[in-house]
Amino acid sequence: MEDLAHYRAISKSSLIPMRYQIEQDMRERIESGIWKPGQQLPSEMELCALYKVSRTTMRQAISHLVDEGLIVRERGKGSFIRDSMITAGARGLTSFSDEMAALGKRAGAQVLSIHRDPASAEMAKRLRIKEEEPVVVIKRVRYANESPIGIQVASLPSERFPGLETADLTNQSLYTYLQQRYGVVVAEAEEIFTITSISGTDAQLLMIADGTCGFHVERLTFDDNKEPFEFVTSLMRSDRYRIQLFLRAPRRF
Amino acid sequence: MEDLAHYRAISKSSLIPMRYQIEQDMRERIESGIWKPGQQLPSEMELCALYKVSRTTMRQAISHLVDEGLIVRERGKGSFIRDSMITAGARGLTSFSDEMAALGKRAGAQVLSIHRDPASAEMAKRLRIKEEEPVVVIKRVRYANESPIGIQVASLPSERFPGLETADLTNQSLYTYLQQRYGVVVAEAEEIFTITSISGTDAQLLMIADGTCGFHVERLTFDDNKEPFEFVTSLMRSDRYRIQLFLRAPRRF
DNA sequence: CAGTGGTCTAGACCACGCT
DNA sequence: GCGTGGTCTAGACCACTGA
Repeated sequence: MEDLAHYRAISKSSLIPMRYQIEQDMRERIESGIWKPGQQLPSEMELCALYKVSRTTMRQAISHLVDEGLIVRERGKGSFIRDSMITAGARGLTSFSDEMAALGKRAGAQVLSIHRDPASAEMAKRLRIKEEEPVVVIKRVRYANESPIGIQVASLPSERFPGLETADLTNQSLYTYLQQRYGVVVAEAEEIFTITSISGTDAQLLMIADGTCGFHVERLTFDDNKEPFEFVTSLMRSDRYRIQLFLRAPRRF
Repeated sequence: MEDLAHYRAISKSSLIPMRYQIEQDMRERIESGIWKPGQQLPSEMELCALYKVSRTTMRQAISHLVDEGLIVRERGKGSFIRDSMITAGARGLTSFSDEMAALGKRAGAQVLSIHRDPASAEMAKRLRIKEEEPVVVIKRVRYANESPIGIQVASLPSERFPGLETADLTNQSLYTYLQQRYGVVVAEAEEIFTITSISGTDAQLLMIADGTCGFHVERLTFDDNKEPFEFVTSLMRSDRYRIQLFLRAPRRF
């Protein structure tokens, strides 16, 4: 009973839809350990009463958390917090900083260069701008717990982000910066992973032997208007970085 | 108007929920090209009328297709078929055969060996069986358009799949076989991708130079009862295989 | 302004797991 | 039989887009 009091006030009048407020509250309960792995959740009807919403709304919130892999539901039995922790990356699009935080590591960055360049034909096509239009190119070495894990080169249209080349991205996530200064909302991304041999300066920066293989990642990021605003190529150390996926089959009958 | 007649009969009495029937019908319309990339869909109200369901049900079906990346919705404007084709793998859990089919390639397999072995401690833990309990180990070379693309070693609990070691998997998907013979429904999988150097027999089988790097994949597959039934390790040629992801950010406010 | 999708309600009936 | 989640209905109000 006393537990009741701890349920976050879900305000109907808020601009944020109730299903998202509930979703966030439940996510926090799981991540903070109030609800433990394997534990059974209150039933839908109980949750409806606790959050004071209809069952449809409650189910929408839960469904989202199921999609994220945080909750498992079983008909006739109940809903449960997933036992095995699903790793970052599986949970959807996040920044490098968030990804590291989820793994319990400190994210760091060393900015190697940041300058404006005219866009190549290929880059222009990807970012949907004109050829030769300036792009801001940011080259960073990424660290996890103070050891180098990858090299990222991000290109963003300069016209859309005036003054970006003066940003200090050493201790700040690029996405957080873009959101605060330009109001960009990161919504979607397409990533392609291949394998490449890392040599020369790149190998030195990552402190690995010349010719070691690593992940080569190409990523195109879109805002909530479906406009591409960033193209990133990354080289990631394969001994410190891996890809984990959580796949769910489309339901068949 | 004539278009109306082509809408698949959605039977309310069917065992299959309407939202899945509708989902499948729409998927087929998109994949068969009846609905073309970029094209606007009928509005929700129109679709409700066409499929004769309530708006809630209709929206559930559409939401699923949005999650799969087939449809994009924009408030105040409408729903549209996604222009850029999202690649296989992004759409969720599929068999190797389906994945190849989606890429327009013929999938093939050469079975190198198939036999029963006692489970190692690690394998037993993964498959949730007792140590030394027999597992069926299937080693196959996978082909795309007749050229080798990877080596897969799958281990399945023998007790659950008696006689599996006699299966002919040259021209048949393992999952299809498991479904037909044992009634297994593939529901979820966890995959981990790392990089490894491929040498010796493996390199020969894949027809690549000794020491070439490739993807090393570990995959644990679950049925619809959340029971793990298969553990697979794969070595994939990095020149013929790549990973494509489509990520969507959790909505923020 | 009319039309679109986004959110939400308060019911209903069903299929499944357990006891 | 009872409680669980799964599906479905027929409404309602809102926010956004574009003419």
